[in-house]
Amino acid sequence: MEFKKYNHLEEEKKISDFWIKKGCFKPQKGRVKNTFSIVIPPPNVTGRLHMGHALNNSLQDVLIRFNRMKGHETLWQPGTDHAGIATQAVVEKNLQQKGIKKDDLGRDRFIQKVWEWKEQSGGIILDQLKKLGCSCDWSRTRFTMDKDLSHAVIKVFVDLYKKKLIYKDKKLVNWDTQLQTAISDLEVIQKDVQSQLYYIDYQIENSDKKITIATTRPETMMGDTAVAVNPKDERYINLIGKNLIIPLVNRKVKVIADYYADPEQGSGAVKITPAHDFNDYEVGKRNKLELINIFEKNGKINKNGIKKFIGLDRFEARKLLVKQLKEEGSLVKIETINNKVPYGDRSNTIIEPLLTEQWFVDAKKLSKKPISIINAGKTSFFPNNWTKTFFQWMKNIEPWCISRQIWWGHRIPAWYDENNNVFVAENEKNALRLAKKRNKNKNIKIKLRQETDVLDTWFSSALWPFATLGWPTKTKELSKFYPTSVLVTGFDIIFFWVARMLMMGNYFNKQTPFHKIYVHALVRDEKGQKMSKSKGNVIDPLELINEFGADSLRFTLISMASPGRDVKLSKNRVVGNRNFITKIWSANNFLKLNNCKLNKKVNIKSIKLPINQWIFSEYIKTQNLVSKNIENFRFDESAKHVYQFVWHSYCDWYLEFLKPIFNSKNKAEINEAKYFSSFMMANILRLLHPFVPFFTESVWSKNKYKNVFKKDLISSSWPNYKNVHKFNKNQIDINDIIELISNIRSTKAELKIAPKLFCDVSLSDKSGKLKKLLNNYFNLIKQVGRVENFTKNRNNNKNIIDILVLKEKISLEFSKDVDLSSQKEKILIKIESLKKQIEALNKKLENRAYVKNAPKEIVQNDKKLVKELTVEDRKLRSIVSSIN
RNA sequence: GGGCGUGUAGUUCAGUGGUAGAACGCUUCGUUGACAUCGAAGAGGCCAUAAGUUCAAUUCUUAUCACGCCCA
Repeated sequence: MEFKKYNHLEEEKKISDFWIKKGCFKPQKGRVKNTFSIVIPPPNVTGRLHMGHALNNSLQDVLIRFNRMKGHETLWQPGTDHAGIATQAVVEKNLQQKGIKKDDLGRDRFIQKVWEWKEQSGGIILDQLKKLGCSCDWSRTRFTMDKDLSHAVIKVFVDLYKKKLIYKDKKLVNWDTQLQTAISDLEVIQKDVQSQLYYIDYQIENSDKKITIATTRPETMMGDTAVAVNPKDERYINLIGKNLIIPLVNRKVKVIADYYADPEQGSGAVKITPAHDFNDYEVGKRNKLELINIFEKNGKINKNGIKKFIGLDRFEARKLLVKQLKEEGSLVKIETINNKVPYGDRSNTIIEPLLTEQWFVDAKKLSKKPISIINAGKTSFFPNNWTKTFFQWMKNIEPWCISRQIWWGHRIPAWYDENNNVFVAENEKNALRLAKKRNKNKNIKIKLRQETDVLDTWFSSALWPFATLGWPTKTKELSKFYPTSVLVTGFDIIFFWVARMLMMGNYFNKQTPFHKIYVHALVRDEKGQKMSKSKGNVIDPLELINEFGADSLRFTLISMASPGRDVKLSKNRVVGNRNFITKIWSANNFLKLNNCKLNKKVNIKSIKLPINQWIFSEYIKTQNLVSKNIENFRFDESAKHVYQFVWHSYCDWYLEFLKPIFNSKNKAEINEAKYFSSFMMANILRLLHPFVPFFTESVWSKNKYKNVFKKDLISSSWPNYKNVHKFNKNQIDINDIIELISNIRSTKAELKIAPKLFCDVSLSDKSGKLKKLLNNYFNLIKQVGRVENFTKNRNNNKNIIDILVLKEKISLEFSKDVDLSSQKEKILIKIESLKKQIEALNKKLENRAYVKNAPKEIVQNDKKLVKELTVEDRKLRSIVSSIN
């Protein structure tokens, strides 16, 4: 009989459609009272599925499917993020290819274009998640720019403004000269680079003396308003208060005393540019220095710079300035140093600290509640060590700059009158009302203009867990599914996203947004390198899905998700797990071939066949381990146990043991074997479903298990069988038989006897358990162990070898002579190692302190072991002496 | 500089205060009616180094070395 191969492409499509059409992903009143919910980390609407997503969402789906099967009312809330800067860039680029500039279109028409793009090609990633098998309630898909969510954003902004937790301020911010917007400090990456350190002489006024300062950014000299020295630095004490003349710029600046100047660094004197450096800004504040901004928003020198330099790009200006300093003789020397330079994570250009008016969130105040929540354990991290990282950041938090000078995003609900008075309100009407109130004149005509800035994308993401459930409306979803059960996310967005959700969630709701935070690591390539396009080591999950199936990829990622470790993925791993699925497929074909079917519910207690009792007991062990490990987020361990059971217990041994039964004439046994093997297959599918959903549902349907379990697999219950005590004895017997057969097989291999050759067995020890086993299970042992006869008396031929099995001596007799010399060698090695073991144990037992202090069981066990090893040793010696 | 983490089989990783495990890879043998995307058997480890605690340390503590990440 030829069987078809499992066609993952066809089946996965079919099953996916089936689930969605039937509404299997929607929350359904469960068998138990509890609810279980997860909000998806919303991928960028511009995003494409990468390995990180694949891991992140596979793990979430395991939790969701597991809990759904456990009978909880389960919601996995999906959606996408509008990703302000990234999306704007994509659409801008598309327009540019058609020769259209964003500014020609104007704000409204440009935003229109972004929406058009979003409708057409945004959110492709959601379809890719469906391919991965994610059982999100897709009918509830949300987008951060949706009406409802925008409403939530506005409400949050207005409320926080009223509470003075949002404010406008003129401050030094991280300015991206390419994107021409402010960005938050988290979006700045400090990169290690080689820089030139320029030593420049500043002339002291009315003196021929000079002070040398060092800088990596000489062009900022144009904005210097002081030179600082340490008040304790003897070299400079008498210069404090004197004027210096900035070379080329020819402006006078004072020498000031400030502890910021480090006498150990460079010359000990440091130029101060308060408008272009965060540290200098603080020095400036302390010393009431003037701020001179020398840059346009695009990073070119403005009219505050040296005349000749106006309009030059900052790096051009640097070059020219250095050249002229050299010519003038003010440049002392240039050193090459390693230092850190801030880059924008989106634009990858050097970030310029720039003095601008921006909107800020008072993060310090909002951080208080999350800190106490985590301290109280109402929300906890897994692995726990992330708590420390979280606190470290949270306790040193800076004001969060939330305004962005771009078009795509939530426009800040603030309006200005002609005098630049600001009014924050839900809409223009309310803003107008506020404006009139301020003027104490209801009839006055006021023209308002709305703030042009939009909000940082993370501002709306921070509301994701409750805004997607309908907040501020008190929906039944909100009361049912908030707080959510778990958040599954990568460590790289703990600050960006998790911390901010905790701030907003705890501020606007009485409860924390999630009870548990599961933090997974990065997916790297097989050598442990970060995947990146430039390195060319990116593995595309969609390619793997096409080639091996989503199930194989999922199983691989899940089984490699050890806490606190990066996933080092290679294609070979996926191949291995594809083989695992094929293995089950072929096992199922074996059942079909033997007409194994499940027609009605199984009364487990009535099961008589020892192998059935055995496999069932092994199954229960596995079921318990899998459940426990999923509950403890040990996905790797749960996958390992189920793999081990299916392949090695069910396929390698159980199915082999079935064969002699099918070949027998005992109709009752054959019948039980047929339906029970199929029953166990159904249970394997149940256990594997959270890991490999498509394949299991597909086989479930092909095998018509629904007829018995009354449910599709996805909606069926999670297995929760209890141990049947009367099975224990037979379970032990089967394990002993496995031991016996394994020993026979090894012996044959060592003697270079073909495995398929049969042998006879005889026993010298006629009272042990081997005798019982051979009598009771001879049919199994005969076929699986390839034993021809069980004879009473051992001959003394040259074709006989004695081995120890279960500490009993058993003789194997072959149809041809065997060479025992190699075997003798082997036993002698074994005897030697036994001797060492026994000696070590005896030494231990002679140690009084040990016998006194160690737990009784341990000592007892050692004593027992010595006895057993001694018997084994004696028997092996007798075997050796019988070999000439 | 501060913080966190990791060093266990060729590789990727589990694990444990009292005989060291898995997967993949490797070696040998093998197409017997589920499966060669397979089966059987096997080789392979001073558990990074050093000191300490303990009757006992791969496991706990400390230091060192190596590697990685985050923050400044």
